[in-house]
Amino acid sequence: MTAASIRARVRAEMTEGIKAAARRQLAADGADLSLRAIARELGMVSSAIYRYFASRDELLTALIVDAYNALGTAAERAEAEVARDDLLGRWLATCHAVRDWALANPHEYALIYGSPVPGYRAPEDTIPPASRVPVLISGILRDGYAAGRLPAESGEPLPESLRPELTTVAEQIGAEVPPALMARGMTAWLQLFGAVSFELFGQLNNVIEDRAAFFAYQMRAVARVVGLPD
Amino acid sequence: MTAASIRARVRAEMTEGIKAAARRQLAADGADLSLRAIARELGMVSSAIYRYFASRDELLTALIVDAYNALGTAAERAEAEVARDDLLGRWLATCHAVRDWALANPHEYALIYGSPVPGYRAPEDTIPPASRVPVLISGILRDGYAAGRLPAESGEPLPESLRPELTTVAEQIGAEVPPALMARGMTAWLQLFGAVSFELFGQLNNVIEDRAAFFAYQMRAVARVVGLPD
DNA sequence: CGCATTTTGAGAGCACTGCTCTTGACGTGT
DNA sequence: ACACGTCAAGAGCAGTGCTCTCAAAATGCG
Repeated sequence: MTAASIRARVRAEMTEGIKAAARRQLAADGADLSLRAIARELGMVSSAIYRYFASRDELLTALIVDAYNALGTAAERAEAEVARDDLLGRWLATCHAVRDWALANPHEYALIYGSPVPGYRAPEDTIPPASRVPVLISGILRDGYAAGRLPAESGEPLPESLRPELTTVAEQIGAEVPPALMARGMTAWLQLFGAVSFELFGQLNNVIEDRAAFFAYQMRAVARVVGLPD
Repeated sequence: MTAASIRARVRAEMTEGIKAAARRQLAADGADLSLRAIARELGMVSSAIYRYFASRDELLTALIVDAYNALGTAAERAEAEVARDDLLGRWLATCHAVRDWALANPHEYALIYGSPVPGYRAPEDTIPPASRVPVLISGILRDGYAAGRLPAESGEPLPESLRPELTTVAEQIGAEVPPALMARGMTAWLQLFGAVSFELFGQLNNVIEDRAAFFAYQMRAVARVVGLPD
């Protein structure tokens, strides 16, 4: 019993050590992490890593899941600190938490929101961690709608063809949000990650210098589109 | 004279051939293009490529510039076909041209709007090609504002601190657009590329199936925020 | 305890990569 | 006719992901 659990614990620690080294190398050198370099840093031989991860892709998947979870945790923490009835505050807290985490961990952000790595295909188990931020946003919408402070329909009318689909999305995410409101929520979602990605991937270079102010403005603007009350 | 120009022409053709092979391989296999594979496809040896491109990065830069230009051309063509006073039509034509080009050339799109490649740093000469779509959007705003059909201020008020910066952006791009309108134009710009990137990078998998309808809705919605008249 | 089984790390090796350098051939200008 | 500049080829270096084999260590069981 103890013996088995000891071995299991050592194995878990080793796995975590490999991921930590990979993250370090990711933060330092950039995106294309090398198994051999990780092994070197850990003082072992490259083939030994294959005892813990079947392939480079599997390591990458583990890092991706971790990154989604780290981002999700950061966002949830920040959002939870705001008074429940301050809908705009909850949205802005989420936005800034996402941006702050992305700026602090640019390469991990690129891993999850950048272009997919060549041969790589995301497995199913990345879906729940990936949907933590969307779930958070949906929660704000749900609370606002339940309190009668967010209109179901507003702005651009949602085409009929999209209604069933967005109803399904709301159901999957477990939030009772009408489809047209859900669609505006996705507008906000796109705007949030579009803004962060553009800033991080250099598209704002030589264009906008005061990124923080620009980001805050954009997130307030989209909050207005969603209908979040001040 | 003729001799020199002949040699120059042959050289230009060879350069173009290498880029074409690189694009082919990019479209087929994915992002991490290999110089040796390109050379193999062209029936030459890898070292010969270095007569035309000093490094892999230089080839990459050439491909990036080409991609920006191809996207810019596609967008400009589509936008030019719409009547000048149909501002919404011009915006939507631009959006759909960008999306269509991205869907037809996903790997080239990833090259320019995805996460930047590890060691790579974009040189100055990518800036003009990269700003062709923004220039196009600004042109729509300029025409609308000049005709009195687009309000300078609308929606979320632009903070004073951002005004000088956005005035500079409008100046650089050579379009007489007031800063607050320019800021809304950037909202649209973010939304456009955010939507295309999310679709292409798989963030909409298992979420939205009717991507075309969703995209059209989002672009109409942001057009409303900008203030484009129907 | 002692033996069998499983787990682990090391090392060699394969096919591949970007890149450099040297060598030899070819076309051109004086 | 000779010299020069351009070009492609080949060998080679250091690096990569990954597979395989082998020995050592840790573990489970009678």
